[in-house]
Amino acid sequence: MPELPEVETLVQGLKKRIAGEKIREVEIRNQKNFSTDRKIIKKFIVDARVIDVRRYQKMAIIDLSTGWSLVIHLKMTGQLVFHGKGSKEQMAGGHPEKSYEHPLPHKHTRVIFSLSNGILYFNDLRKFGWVKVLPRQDRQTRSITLDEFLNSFQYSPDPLTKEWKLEDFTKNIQYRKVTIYQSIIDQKVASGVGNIYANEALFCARISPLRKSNALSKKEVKKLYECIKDVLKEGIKHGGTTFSDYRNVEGAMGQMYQNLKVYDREGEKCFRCPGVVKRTKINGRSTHYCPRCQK
DNA sequence: ATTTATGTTTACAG
DNA sequence: CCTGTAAACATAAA
Repeated sequence: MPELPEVETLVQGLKKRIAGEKIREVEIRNQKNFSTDRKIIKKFIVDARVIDVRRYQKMAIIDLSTGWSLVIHLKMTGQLVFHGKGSKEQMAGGHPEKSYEHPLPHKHTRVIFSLSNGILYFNDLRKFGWVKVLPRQDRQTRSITLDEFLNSFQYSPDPLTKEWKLEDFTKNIQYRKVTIYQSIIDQKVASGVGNIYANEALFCARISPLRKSNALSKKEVKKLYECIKDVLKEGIKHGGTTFSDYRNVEGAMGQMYQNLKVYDREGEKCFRCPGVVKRTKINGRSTHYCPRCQK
């Protein structure tokens, strides 16, 4: 699923379109994806205005005028599609599942938000994704606050913020006995990084994903730290590896996919050396690297 | 405490 | 038919 850059791209596009707009209706088609009590939704979501759309790690947050927020995690196969009224303003982000080409709603549509200027569809083939509703301040409800919720995951700070420090990253890397690949896809180490950007960051740092985490030198850890930030920023710059905005099928893909250096390039020539990109499995997960220049 | 194996769920390719 | 695979994690058990 969408990793940090994909969610960031999605959030930027969505903000442009729905900031200031009002939510008129919420239709839940699958309880598993959105299990909040209807009373809460009616009280704090329906008729609320969108103040801001932002990202935290891989989560999208929609702040509302009621003081409550929607938090959305797309997990592996979630996607958000916005159709503006008159269908001239369309955008989508998340999993590049083919069915986005079909008319909406369709069988993978799990939640429908009707807004004053269009409709926002939450589609999710595998139903791993979720939508939550939380107050930004404690409003004497039994609910925990948004910040408490976000902190409850105990993930590392967002790698694109100042709070994500080299010192903490180094500590995390140097005591783990798993491979460096496993270390950096662990959300406690580098939140927002998933399989694609982990592969890309290791290529950038010229480190093999098979190396033991605790065997990296200080210098390598620093290089990797910088590379993680760089590949995430690069991903955002190119609009992610999935579609961001679209009007037709051709324009659907984000530009980052063509920009990937190792991910999904098994058997192809390395961009940096005469080597060939290899695919292997680490703990059941597909990992790509160049054995010649990643040591 | 970390690490591993498994579960969540659907669709597609071979 | 079956097997393997997929962009993410949570959780229980070791």
